[in-house]
Amino acid sequence: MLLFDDYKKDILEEIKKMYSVSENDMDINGDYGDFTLKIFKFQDKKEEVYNKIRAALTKDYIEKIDLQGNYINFFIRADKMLNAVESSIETFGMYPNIFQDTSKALIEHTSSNPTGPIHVGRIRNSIIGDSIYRIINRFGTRSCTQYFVNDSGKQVISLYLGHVKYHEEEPMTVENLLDGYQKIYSNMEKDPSIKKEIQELDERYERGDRELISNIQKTAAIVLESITATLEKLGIHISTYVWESNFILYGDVASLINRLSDELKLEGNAKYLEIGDKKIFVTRQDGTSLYFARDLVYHMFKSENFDWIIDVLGEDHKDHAKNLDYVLHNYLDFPSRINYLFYGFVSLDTGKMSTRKGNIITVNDLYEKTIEESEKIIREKRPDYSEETVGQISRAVASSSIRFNIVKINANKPLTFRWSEALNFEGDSAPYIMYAYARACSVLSRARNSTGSSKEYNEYEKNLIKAMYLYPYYLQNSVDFLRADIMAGYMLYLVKSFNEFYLNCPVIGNEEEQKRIGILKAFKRIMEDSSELLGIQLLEKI
RNA sequence: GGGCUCGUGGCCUAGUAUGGAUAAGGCACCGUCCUUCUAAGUCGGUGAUCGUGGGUCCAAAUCCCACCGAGCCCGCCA
Repeated sequence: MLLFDDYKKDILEEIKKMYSVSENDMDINGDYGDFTLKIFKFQDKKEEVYNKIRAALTKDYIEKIDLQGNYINFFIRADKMLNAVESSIETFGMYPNIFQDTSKALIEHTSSNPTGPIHVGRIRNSIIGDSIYRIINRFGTRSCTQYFVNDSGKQVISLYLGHVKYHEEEPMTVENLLDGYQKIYSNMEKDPSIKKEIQELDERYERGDRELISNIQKTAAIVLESITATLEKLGIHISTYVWESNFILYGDVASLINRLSDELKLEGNAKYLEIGDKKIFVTRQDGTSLYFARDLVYHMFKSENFDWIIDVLGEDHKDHAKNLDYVLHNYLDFPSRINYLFYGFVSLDTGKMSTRKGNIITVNDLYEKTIEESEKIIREKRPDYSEETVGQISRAVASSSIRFNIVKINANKPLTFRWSEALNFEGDSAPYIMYAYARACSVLSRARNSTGSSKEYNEYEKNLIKAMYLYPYYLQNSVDFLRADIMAGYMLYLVKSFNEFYLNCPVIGNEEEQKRIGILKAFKRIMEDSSELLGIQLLEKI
């Protein structure tokens, strides 16, 4: 829960004593006032409403109240807003402060099959998941992230078999494994024996063949390690990993299927649940379990330790999640709150991506190319920077840019990856944000000990103060709707306010220096706070 | 065929949950501003029948219906 001087709520409380209003009747981002109340639906005449409200609201933080058409605009004193921000930062080290929630949240994200390098489609999952994790943590709900490692089923078996068949004498590198995996799928049509081999291995696997399981785990682990290394480049660290095979090995899948036995129907020997008019199979004819069953087990496992479960899933999982949710709540007394966060697919302007077909842009490639582009620009713009500084900035720019370009788009929109946009460091981009921070730091580093404490704020100062003050409202919205893109939009708004301030309000040597230094200090802190939520790495020099 | 999602200037996006003030940003293009703190910036300009057609309403990008277009799902794959 966020703690701050919530003027909006305070004003609404006063109005509620006279009229029936809800949160939604008041906006925070109107062009006409700081807070805007819509009075279309009010019974009384608008002049009467206006007079009544104006008479009742004697708050010291209100500068003025205007009636314009069917809106009442509230103007808040800049010094009060700045003070709300500054005093919170001074006392608690942050604005807004938080009340730590007792419940715990678990965000499952990525969970890519470890059958190849992570590409620009899959990374949308990781970036959204990691940002939501950071946002929820900042909100005051202790949370961690988890990767469900698919080390059972036909895909990883194919990965293993690909190595045995095509690269047995060679070392188990990611490249060899991926090549073998792709060969399995391309040769399968010509050679039906491959399918049979996979099925035999699957049966051995499900019977608990320890050696086979261990070999497949080793194979998956190599690919998983490379995925993890890629994620770390983007500042994405996953707290825990859960291996799917363990649920089979230790009998959890079997006991869950047993628990569901009253609901299960048979088609031959295959078991299924009937949901609506659909059959959801949990075991195959040969008795081996299916992903749906293992995912049920996994969710029950998650609920043992967490009160709030969030799954970040591709939109192709919508039906799966719907069915899963149904079974969890109707047959298994699922105890936790659960949210499914879906995201649309990422395509290339040349078409769809497929790991099996090999037409992907890997995140490693994207990262390297973004670093190169960034280095080129820095050498051009800042010829005096050392190679070490250039490298350091470029890594921060690459990681931040990749994240920001993906997180700023609403998750349920489809996304087309374009190099021209990925490598553009102007406009709505991470460098735009990083640059503003560096400018603020540069001014602050030149600050002298100055005096004078004006309480008058011009429009640029006030706009920046207001943008900072409003941070908790955007943070709250991000949490309520589990939307990291709201935070991205907020940062662009905050930075735009700063740039206008910077251009129009000289600081060093100005008679307003002390006051403006105060504004900049608060800005610096809010920037650090909000950037952290999206994994944007701020640097004092860029 | 059935279900879900998306459709906003040449291109990308915000606004849709909760209908309400001139539809807000960015890219590209044209022009402005560095002897004040980082021009990866600022300001101004060109450019939108908000997919199409109906409906509800004092009021529709937003709600309802139909249609068109794109994506995803409709496995004893995950």
